[in-house]
Amino acid sequence: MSAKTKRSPESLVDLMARDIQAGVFTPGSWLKQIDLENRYGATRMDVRRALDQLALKRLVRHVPNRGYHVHALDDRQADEIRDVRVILETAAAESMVENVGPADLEDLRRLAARFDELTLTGTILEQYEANIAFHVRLLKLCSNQELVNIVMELRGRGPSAPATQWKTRARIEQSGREHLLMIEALAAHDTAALRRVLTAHIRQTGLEGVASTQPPKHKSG
Amino acid sequence: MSAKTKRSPESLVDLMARDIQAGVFTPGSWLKQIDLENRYGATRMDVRRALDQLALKRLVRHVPNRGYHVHALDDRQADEIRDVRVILETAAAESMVENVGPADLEDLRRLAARFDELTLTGTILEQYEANIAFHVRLLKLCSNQELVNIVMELRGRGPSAPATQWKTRARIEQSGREHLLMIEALAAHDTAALRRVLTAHIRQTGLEGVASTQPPKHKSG
DNA sequence: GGCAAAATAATTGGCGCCAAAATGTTTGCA
DNA sequence: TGCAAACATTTTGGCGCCAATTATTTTGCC
Repeated sequence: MSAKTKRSPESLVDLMARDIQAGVFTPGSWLKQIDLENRYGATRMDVRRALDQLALKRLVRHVPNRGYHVHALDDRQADEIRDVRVILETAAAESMVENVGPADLEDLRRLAARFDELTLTGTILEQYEANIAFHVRLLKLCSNQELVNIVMELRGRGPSAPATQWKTRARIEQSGREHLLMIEALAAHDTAALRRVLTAHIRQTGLEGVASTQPPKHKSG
Repeated sequence: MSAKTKRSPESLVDLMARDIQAGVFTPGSWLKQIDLENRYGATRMDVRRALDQLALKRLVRHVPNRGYHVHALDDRQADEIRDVRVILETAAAESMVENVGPADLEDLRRLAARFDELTLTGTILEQYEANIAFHVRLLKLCSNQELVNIVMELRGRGPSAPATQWKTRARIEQSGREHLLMIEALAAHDTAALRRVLTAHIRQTGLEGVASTQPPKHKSG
């Protein structure tokens, strides 16, 4: 591979996290340090550091004297993380509705339009990035910055890999429609509606049967 | 100091995190690697690893070529983290009430009693541990394990250092009473009451004026 | 005596090497 | 031919040294 891309070691974790998310490494596969060195043009020490940090983030798992392998979370964990996201993002909805302004709506409409555009013309990765951009902008409306950080982290940890997230074109288009519904709810300052859409969007279920005010139930017990 | 205490390098992060929480290192002070080596009887590499992980956890901050210093979070961040804890723990309340059984109540009563006992006879650190033990046991009632993990992590990051947490004996005794109120609410399967107590307990405000059902407001804007 | 600049000391941080452990392969034996 | 043991290869992981950078003290000059 290209010998030296000279990346800032700080962002190597993020880079690897993205690649794991993007499905470059299949879940369960072992991450050999040599390969990572070559792929990212990093030193062995940087790779080890990044691996450790990713293990702390639960994205990879460390087995002493065996190495690191990407952590494939089971259905239960995936459900649980989704539920936590629903809890946090619906809790943030109130703050979002309070803080939203015309400029925010403008931005969001632009980002939603871009996502829809890429539904037709873009690659899966571009769609993924556009979706992230929309949601980051949306989350920034929340005044609680720590909450935003935690949600972003969960988003990275959950089963939001593009490969598994949007299985069908219909699902992608549905996501696009839900983005618009969120903007509508924000514009109308309708917290309950926003919560409903967010819940459906995160759970990727239809909008029917989603209670608006009460916190989400936990499936697994 | 004692040359080799031979700790498992895995837990060094937790150990240091605890010490930071316990106020062994004053906020803002620089953590010299040599001192840490001696104090924990660890190798330089282990210290560096732990430092990096703590930086990722936002417990310490890294300044290149200057070192690491313990990160004193400002009031705003402290408030925000508290708010997130309120959101998550009140959301967990429903699941807790659903899952609680007689054996759980028994355990909780025992742990609460132990906390009260240490109010009189124990050191601050013992009180801290007993408190943690109670809350871990309480959280374990929640079926969502990921939620539990996140709350535990937040608990470690938030301003829950014993030094700042229980300023007065009156405050400690109040905490003990609140523990009992939680158990009562659990026994009565009263989700709303549990939420109320949890909110007051985390915020360390009185029980008056705490809404039971609606999510917490965010102070900082 | 006070300030600036140079020399010294202390600390961080990067890099590479080699031992320990595990995996895969070949060989030997029943 | 199937199984087991020994060998070879690969991979991880620990340790130490030294360069780069920063803090501190000393020295020299005005």
